[in-house]
Amino acid sequence: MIETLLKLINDASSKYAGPGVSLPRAAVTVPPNPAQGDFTTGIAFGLAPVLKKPPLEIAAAVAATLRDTAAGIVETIDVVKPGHINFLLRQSFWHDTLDSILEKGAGYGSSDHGGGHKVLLEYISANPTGPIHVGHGRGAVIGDVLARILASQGYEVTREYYINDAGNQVLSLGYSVLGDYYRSRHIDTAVSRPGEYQGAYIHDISSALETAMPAADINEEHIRTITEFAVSSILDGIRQVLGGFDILFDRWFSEKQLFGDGSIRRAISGLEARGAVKQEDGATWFLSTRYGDEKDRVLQKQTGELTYFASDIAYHVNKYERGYDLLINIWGADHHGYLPRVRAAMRALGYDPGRLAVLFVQMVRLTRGDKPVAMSKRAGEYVTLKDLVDEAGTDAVRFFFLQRSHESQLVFDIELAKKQSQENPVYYVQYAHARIASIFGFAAARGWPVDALKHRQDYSFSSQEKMLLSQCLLYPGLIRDIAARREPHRLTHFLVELVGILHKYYTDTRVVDSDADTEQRLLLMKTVKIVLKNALDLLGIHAPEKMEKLEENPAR
RNA sequence: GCGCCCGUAGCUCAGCGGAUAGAGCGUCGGACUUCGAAUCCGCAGGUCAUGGGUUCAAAUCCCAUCGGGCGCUCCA
Repeated sequence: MIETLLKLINDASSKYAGPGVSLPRAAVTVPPNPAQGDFTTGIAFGLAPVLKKPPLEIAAAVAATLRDTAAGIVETIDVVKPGHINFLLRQSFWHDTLDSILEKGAGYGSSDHGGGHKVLLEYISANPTGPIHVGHGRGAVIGDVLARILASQGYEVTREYYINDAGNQVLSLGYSVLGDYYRSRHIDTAVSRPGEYQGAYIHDISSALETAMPAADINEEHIRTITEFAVSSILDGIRQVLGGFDILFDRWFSEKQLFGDGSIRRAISGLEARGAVKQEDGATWFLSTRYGDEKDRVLQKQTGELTYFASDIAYHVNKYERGYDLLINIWGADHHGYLPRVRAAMRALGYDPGRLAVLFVQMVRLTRGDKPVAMSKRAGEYVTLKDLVDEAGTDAVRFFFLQRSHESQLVFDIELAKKQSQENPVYYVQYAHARIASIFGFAAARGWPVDALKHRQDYSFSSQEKMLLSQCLLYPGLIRDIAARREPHRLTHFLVELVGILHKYYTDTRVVDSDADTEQRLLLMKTVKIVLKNALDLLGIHAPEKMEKLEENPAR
């Protein structure tokens, strides 16, 4: 639909520019004031620097062509002030869009632009040393929604969680559990190293320890087994919380596997083969400065231990070798300094670093009212994702995280999230969906079943109705753009805008009335409902047929 | 000191070259005998951190400065 208009604009401008001139891509938007038209394009502004002519002159010429070529779609074309070209579209155009959306239904907004390209999306990957907290939750939601959006655009998406189950952190977890076990049973036995982790979850694991292994084996000699037990019970918890949050993975990739199958050794010798490795101070270094990093990095320590970096190189090699067209990592912003060395390693090994994209998700700061919430993982005093979801509900938490750009820090006031649960923007959007459902119920009782509505082409859409349709019309392009630019937060803003128009329309216009146009208004509601549902699905947020009171529906 | 991100309404944040800068929350005031008022309408609130520059056009791009967060481990 909109493509037709875009193509006409492109053709008209290339005709004006002449052959061989590279054109800016045409785009249309809704003008700020409905009186200015249904759509507007700024193509003349893009052409101006290329052709070295004033935008107004270009706009006039392009518009003149369009008045001819686009006559079938366009009612009037205006050229305004600095160089905007505004369109008022024919009623037939709006009827076509309505038909087209109704016909596509749940598929409206999907496309095959991804062309089946394989994308590996790795996100969260929180260390299995404790429950995941709200910061991970933010990355989880962004990753999940991006995965859904990419899949809707015809990409073949694999979702992956990388488990750091091999290093010192995890061993420290084991010691923490063992220490707690001794302490809670008043067993006075020295342990060679203190664990760093505290909190109720440590105690829960140590309590469960006896059911998992004989008491006689619970000692430092079996620290590996204890650690494995701790890791797997934490992972179970993480899986459960994420599952309840509707976040699922295709694969959980174990770091330990890379040690076991020799991948790390292979990665290091690969670097050696390219002369990118040196021995110094008893350690093995990757000469990453040669590949754009600011300093060289250790692969194997003096102690003989491999660094996390070494296994991460192997992990990324593994990803490349699995044949993905694009690797997307979602990392916490505190890891941004880490990217240059990973890129350097990939470059050194001959992999295209351009295929690796990293989204850095900025931090979430928690407050309760004005008071900041102290977050200390080691002390075990932090708000988990589970706590937050239990308090605010999955829909609200997802929506909240997706209202902000991933590269902006965000303050999450827990008090507010609880207190305003009724006014939370997510309910604003969901209410619109429920409201349309409710209208349908009412209409059906009056003899207008939604499935038997007949579209009448001579109906004349009002200005507000065209605004609803134009929002709906822009939806597929938006999704494609979000996929390309990886900005999932734009979808919530789109919904708020669409729903704002709808609510206003509802108060201004009686949908189910005695006049003959009731059926046409109901069809319009049906198309809006389709778009709402499709968008909410991509966000992983419920599209309710009926709003329920929060009190009756606690802890979703 | 170096690097990344951010500085927009009282608060939390969208907008990131183009038409009078927006939303939610918060203040205040209106609108339910009719499709759900979890809604709508109105008022108030801005030197878009500051100073330069590029451009026909800058909140948006470039440079500098100031302020905030996060990194700069043979930690993960």
